[in-house]
Amino acid sequence: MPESAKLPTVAEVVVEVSSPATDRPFHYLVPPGVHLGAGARVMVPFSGRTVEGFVVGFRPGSPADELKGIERLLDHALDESQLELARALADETGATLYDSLRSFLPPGGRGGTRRRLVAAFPPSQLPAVAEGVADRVALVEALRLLAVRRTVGRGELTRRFGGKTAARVVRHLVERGWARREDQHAGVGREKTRLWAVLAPEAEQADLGRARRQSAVRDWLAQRREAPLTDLLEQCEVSRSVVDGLVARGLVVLEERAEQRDPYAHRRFDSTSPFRLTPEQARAFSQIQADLTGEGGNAFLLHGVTGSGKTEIYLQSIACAIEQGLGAIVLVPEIALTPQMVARFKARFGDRVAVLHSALSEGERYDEWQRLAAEEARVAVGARSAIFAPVQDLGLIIIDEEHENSYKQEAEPRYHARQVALARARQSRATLVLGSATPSLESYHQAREGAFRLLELPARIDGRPLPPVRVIDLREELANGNRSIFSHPLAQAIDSRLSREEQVILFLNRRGFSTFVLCRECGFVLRCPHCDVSLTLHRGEGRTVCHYCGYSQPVPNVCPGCRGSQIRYFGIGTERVEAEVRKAFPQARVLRLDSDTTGQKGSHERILDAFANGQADILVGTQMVAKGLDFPGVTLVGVITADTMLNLPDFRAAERTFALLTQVAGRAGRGPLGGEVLVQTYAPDNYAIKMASQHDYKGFYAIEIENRRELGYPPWTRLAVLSISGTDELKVEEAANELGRLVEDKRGTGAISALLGPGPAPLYRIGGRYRRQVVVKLTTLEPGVSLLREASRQAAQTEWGSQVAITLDIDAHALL
DNA sequence: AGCACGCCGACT
DNA sequence: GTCGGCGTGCTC
Repeated sequence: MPESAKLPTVAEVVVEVSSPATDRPFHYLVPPGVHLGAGARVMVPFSGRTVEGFVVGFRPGSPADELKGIERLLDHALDESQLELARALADETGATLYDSLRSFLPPGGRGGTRRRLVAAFPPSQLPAVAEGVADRVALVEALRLLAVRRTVGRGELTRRFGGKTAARVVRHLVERGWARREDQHAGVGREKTRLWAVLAPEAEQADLGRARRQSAVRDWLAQRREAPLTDLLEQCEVSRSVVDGLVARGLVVLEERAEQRDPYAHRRFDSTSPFRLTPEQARAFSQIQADLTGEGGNAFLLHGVTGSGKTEIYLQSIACAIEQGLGAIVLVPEIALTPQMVARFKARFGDRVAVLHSALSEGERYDEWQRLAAEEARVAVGARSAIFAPVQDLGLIIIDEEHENSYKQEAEPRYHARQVALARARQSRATLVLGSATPSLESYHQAREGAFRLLELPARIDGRPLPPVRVIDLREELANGNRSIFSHPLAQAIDSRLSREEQVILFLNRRGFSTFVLCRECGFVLRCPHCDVSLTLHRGEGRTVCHYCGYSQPVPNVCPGCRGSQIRYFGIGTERVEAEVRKAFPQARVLRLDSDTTGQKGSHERILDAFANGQADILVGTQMVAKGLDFPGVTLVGVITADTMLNLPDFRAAERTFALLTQVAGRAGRGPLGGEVLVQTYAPDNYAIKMASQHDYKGFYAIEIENRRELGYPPWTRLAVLSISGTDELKVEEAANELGRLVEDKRGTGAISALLGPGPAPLYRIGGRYRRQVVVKLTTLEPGVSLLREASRQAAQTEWGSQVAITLDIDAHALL
C-alpha cells in the first residue's frame, strides 16, 4: 500500500469508459490523508467529466508529475485476488479490464452510471424530423423507440447505430428538447430499511392516564423492548397515531434499520440428512473428499449417467467443505435453477446457502451477495455469474451439467464459467468438480489428457436400468401413409400409458404452433421484416412471431403476395404438439411447459408441481422438460423430432443433439415402473442419434473427437469469432473485408491456424442488423488473443470499421 | 465512449 | 459575421 512520503503517491486507475482506446490505466494523484488500496472504487476527472474507476496499482510520485487528483473514494470494492483474476479474464477473453473488474461486483448493484435517454414528448405526438437532416433515419428510429418505450438505454442506441451516430442522435434529440439524458448512478449499497419501535428505558412505569390504547401498546412492547412497527400495529390492532402518541411522550423511539430480504422466507424446507451412497458414488466421493481434506487444487470430471445420483455427491462434498471451514460455489444452468433444485440445497444447508439468479430482485441478489461476503452464508448456488460470488476461503466449486451452453456469457466479458472456475480454483487451491451425463468434448478431452481426474458413475442408483430407446424412422411412416406428427409406435405407446395411468413427456425443441406460414399458390413465406428468419405462428395469440427480435403481426387471412386464400402452416412447435395430443387423445390431461407458458413468475413451478402431483398425464415441452426433472411416474418419453438441432449450420450441432437426446431420455424410468424412450427422426442413421439411443457417450465421443480433429475444431483448436454488424449492408461488408485483411496479415506468427471468411453469418440479419463474421482457429491463446484484439482495434479505426459494431468472441460457442 | 476543437458551408 | 453539422484526436 502507498506509503506517504513527501511526494504524493500516484494511483493507476482503470476508468469506466469501456473502449479499446481507453483500456489501460490512467494516473492520478492520491490526495493526502486518503487511504486507499488496490481495488478501491474512485471518482476521477476524465476528459472533461467525472467518471468512475478502479484503482489497480500504485507508483511513487515524481516532481515531474502534472496529474489530476482522485476526487472521491467510493469504497474498497475488490481485493488483490479479484484484481488478479480480472486481469487474467481480460487477457483470455479480449474484454476490457474495466468490464472484467465489474464482473466481481454484486449483480444489479454493479457500479457505473447507467446512461439513459427519456422521451420528453407525449406518446401520441411523435416529433417530425425535417427532411435533409443528417442521421434522419437513425433519428426517426430512435424517436419511434422512445415513443413506445419512453426510455432507451445508451448502450442499445450504440448497438443499433454505432458509437458516433448514436452520440449525434442523442445530442440532436436533447437539443431539440425531444428527450432528456438521465444518468442513473448505480450505487452498490441498496439496503432495504424497516421501521422499528423501541421502548425508551424509563418508559415502563410512566402513567399514561386515560390513554388506554397507548398503555396497551406500551405493555406489549415492555415484554420485548423492541419490535418492527408493522408487527406492532398488527398485533396490537392499533393505528399508527397511537404509536405517534407514545413517540411524542418520548416513551418510544422509532428507528430505521437496514433489513435483509430473505427471498425464500415464505418457504419451508424440511431438512434432509445425507443418503447412503452406492459403492460407485462412494468411490467418486472419496476422491473428492480426499482432495478437500488434503492438498486441494484438483479438478474432477464427474461423468455420471442420468439418475446416477450426482447431486447427492455434490451435497456431501459441500458438507465436507463446510466441516473444513471452507466455502463452496455451485453453478447450475439458468434453466435448471428451479425452486426444486434450490430446495434440495436449502433443505440440506438452510441459511448457509445464498441463492443467486435472475428471478430474484436486484435488492435480493445484493443481500445474498453481502451474506456471502460477510461469511453468514458459505455456499453460493447460482447461474453463470455466481462464479464471481465473494465466497470466503473458497474450498469447492461445482459446475453441474457442465456441458450446458448457458455457462457461456454472450455479452462483455465473453467468458465461460468453467474457465473462470478453473482460474479461481487454482488461485484458492479449491477442488473443482464438473458434473455431467454428457460432458462437453472439451472437458472429456481434458480428462483424457490427464488435466481432469475422471470419476465415473455408469449406472443409476437403486440398480434401475437406463430406459431402452427406440429410434423411429419417419421416412417409413411417411411411406406408409402416416402424415400425423405421431408415428404408429409412438401413438400406441402413449395410448398404453394413458390406459395404465402412467405419465408421458413429449419433447420438441421448438415453441409455437407452426414454424412457417406459406402460400400454396405463389410460394410466399411470411418473414420477419427485421431478421433473416420466417415467422412462427402462435395460434393461441392469433399472431405470427419472430423468435429472434420479438416482432409480431396478426395472422393474415389472404396471402400478402398474391391475395390468394391458400395459406397453409408448416413445421411443428410445442403448441401444435399440444393441440394434436388433445385431438388424438381427448381423454388425456395435457400440460405444456415452454417459455410461452411460463411468462408469469411462478408459473414454471406451478406447471411442474401439477404434473408431479399427477394432475396431468402428458407434459409437452421444449428443453425445459429435459433438464434435471425427476418424476418417478414418467414411463414414456417421446421425442417428436430429433432433427431440429441436427441440421443447424454449427460445428456443435451433433454434440448438442446427443446431449439433449440423452438428457431428455433420462427423464424416463426414474421410478419403480421403469420406462422407455421413443425418438422420431428422418435421420435414424446419424451417429449422434444412434449413440444417444444406445446410451453410448464414449462411442459418440470417439467419433466426434475425430471429426473435430479432421476439421480443426475445438478442442483441437481455440475458436474465435470476430463479428461485424450494422444497419448498412455495404458498410458491414466493407468493414468485414478490411478486418479479414488485417487478420490475414497477422497469420505469419503461427498462432492463427486457419481463417474462415469474412463471410455472412448463417443468420445474416437479426433485428434489422446485417451480420458478417471472421472465424479464426487459434493454436494458442497467447499471442492469439492479442493479435485479434489488435486487428479489431485497427479495423475500428478504418473508414468503414468506425461505422459498424465489431465484437471479439474467444471460444465462441455457436457460429450462428 | 464522449468530449472539445476546428473546419466547412449556409444563413441572418 | 456566426451558427450548426461533422471529422479528428485525446483522455492521467
